[in-house]
Amino acid sequence: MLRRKEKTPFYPDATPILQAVDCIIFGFERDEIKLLLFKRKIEPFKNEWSLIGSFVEPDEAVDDAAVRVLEEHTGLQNIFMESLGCYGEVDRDPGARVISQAYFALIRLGEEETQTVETLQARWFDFDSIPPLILDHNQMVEDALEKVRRKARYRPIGFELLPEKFTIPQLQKLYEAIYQRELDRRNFWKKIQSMNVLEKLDEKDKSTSKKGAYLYRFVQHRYEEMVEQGIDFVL
Amino acid sequence: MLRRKEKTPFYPDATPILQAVDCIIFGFERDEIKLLLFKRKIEPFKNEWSLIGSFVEPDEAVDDAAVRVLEEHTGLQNIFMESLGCYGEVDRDPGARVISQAYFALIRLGEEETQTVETLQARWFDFDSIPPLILDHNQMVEDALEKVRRKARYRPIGFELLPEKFTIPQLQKLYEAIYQRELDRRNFWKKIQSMNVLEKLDEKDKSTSKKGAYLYRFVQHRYEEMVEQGIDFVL
DNA sequence: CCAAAAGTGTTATCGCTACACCCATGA
DNA sequence: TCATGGGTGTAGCGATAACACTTTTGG
Repeated sequence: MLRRKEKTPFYPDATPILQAVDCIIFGFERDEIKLLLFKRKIEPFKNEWSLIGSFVEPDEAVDDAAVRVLEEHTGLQNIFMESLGCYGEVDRDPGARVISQAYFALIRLGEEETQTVETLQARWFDFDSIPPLILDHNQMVEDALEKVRRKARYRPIGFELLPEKFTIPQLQKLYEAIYQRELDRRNFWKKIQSMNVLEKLDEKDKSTSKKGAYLYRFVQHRYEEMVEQGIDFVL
Repeated sequence: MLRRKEKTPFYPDATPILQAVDCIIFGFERDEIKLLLFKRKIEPFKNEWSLIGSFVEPDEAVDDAAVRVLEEHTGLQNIFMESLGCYGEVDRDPGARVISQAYFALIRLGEEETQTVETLQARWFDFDSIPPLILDHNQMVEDALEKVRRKARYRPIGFELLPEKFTIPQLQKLYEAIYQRELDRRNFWKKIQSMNVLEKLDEKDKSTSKKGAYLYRFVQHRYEEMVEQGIDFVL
């Protein structure tokens, strides 16, 4: 393992650069996709709105740094997270030359999470009221949202934003929020049923209608079987 | 501008890390997609097969480093290049802790390029004969190929691999190489014609048949008009 | 004149879209 | 009983896939 400031015989002419990770955190609540932002704790730009981030430690993989950052700031583990891309302009951070690797995470919002996370210096924002962020973080958010929109159509990442048990109308609301347009109830139903990736439960959710809607669960292995059969997931 | 080893008042506790870029270079020749590899010039692993790469300079954007690397090794400019992703495991390079940002590039292969590039320590490889590469470079190549395959279907990146003037059968051969399956001549024809992104020239290429095939040119602005009209590019 | 690749049209099928109707139930 | 959201079926249309025929020309 390499230690800080230890010299190695190789690459003597190369200059090390500060490496950061930043994490774009999406949630879904009351038919809206939300973004979790934090008040920055260090200078420069202390107390301004920002994504969460951290520098990559010398003995830590970049992916691991992203996971660590998310856990440190939200207490959440086993969250869906994926690389978004590298932000490497020379002057992007006036504090120093910093290269940032951006990640986006999708969080299931229950009542607890909403509370917990907002305890200190953090807040969920609707997309039409995102404040100016530090550095190139607004750009990162825009890029992340576009990536989620494109990806949700062909990969079952939407389920990461819903609680484990959800109703079909809830799922539809989510996709309507992602695509920013209304979908036809019946066609959506047929589509999702035809893929056979949901398990119907015996419970009903009566919070939004008198009749009540059946709860479902996403079944990962059914999705994998579907892919193996060469059937495409498209929603 | 920041200089090497210059101290800044911010982020005193963070440890800088070496940042590299590596470039996966694809070409297309005689109905095959090829990969350009180089003999590594520095230790460790000197003289083994490798992607081209370089460390990112402190006053250089990461994207710019990728462009520089490509030009330094091939002499080519204005090449299609896109970010692939970050490779950031701690022990990926035994020479030092190095984080690499991978890029893939698509090159038009004419006779000149084939010659020029092969002058020193470089060679085009078919995919069934790629040698073991240093570090995680085999993984990068695999990831890049998958990304190109997925992307080619919805974006007109295939044209980057063809000479400026090409025939429809040539284009089809390219897509067959990308997708690894045969396509129907007539359906391919209809599809590409219906999108109206090609300009038919008065010349014919007689190298592959007695009858000869008309040459075409990809017209960028027609593609953009198509996108504006909400029509999808799909091949 | 024939082999071999280029160029074009026609039909069947599948998936998506649009739309209409019944169900369950709390107020 | 009625208003509201849940659950299901069907007909039309457009895109794709499968497939057959004509054209050109060097040998």
